[in-house]
Amino acid sequence: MAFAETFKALSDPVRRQILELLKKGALSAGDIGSHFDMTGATISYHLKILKQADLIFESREKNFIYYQLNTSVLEEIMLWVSELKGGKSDVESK
Amino acid sequence: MAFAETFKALSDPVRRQILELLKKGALSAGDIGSHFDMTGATISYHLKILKQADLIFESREKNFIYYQLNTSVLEEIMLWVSELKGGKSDVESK
DNA sequence: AATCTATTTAGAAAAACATCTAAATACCTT
DNA sequence: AAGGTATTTAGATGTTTTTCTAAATAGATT
Repeated sequence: MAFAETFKALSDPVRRQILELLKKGALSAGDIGSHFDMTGATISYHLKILKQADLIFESREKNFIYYQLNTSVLEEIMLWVSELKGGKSDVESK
Repeated sequence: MAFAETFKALSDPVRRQILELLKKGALSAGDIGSHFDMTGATISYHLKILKQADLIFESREKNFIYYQLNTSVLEEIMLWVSELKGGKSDVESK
């Protein structure tokens, strides 16, 4: 259950902002880094955590590594939250 | 924007379990504590964080303090996650 | 008012986290 | 193969988080 890992990954503002950047499409690690005032090493650390949480995946091209959103795990989060909200979820509102 | 606080609050497994316990109804701090192998002080700490994140609220009765879920903030989380998922959200699926 | 029960607050300690610098890897281009 | 660019890994450091014990508060009951 990498579920706990996912929530943990979402708990950091930098990582949430990275996800929002990726909403518009894939970006290289460098492109992502250029939006923040931190070293590439730190960005790489955050990307690793997002990757481990299955919130993003990478694809290599030339000597760039492109990252993109993996929305499938977000469904699980939605499910958990909506069940907490009172059992009313996408499952049954279908 | 207490939004970041909410995600942070949800990132801990103990706190998520507390929320799940409260799904069934209000519980006193002591009742909640009995489900965990930690001191009352630690439970109190977690309750404070959940309270600050507006995920729960308390009501005092006798010398007990009862806690219950506050689902309204969960909507915001749902919204953020579902927007990330691709703009398809409860907003427009109405 | 004395005491009991329920809970919180304060302070300390250990573990986890976010960040940096420096070095390593990997792949591309010349 | 040498050098360049993109990114990650390793190790160090300061900060935040989680947990504990002990003490404090609050309200109820005797």
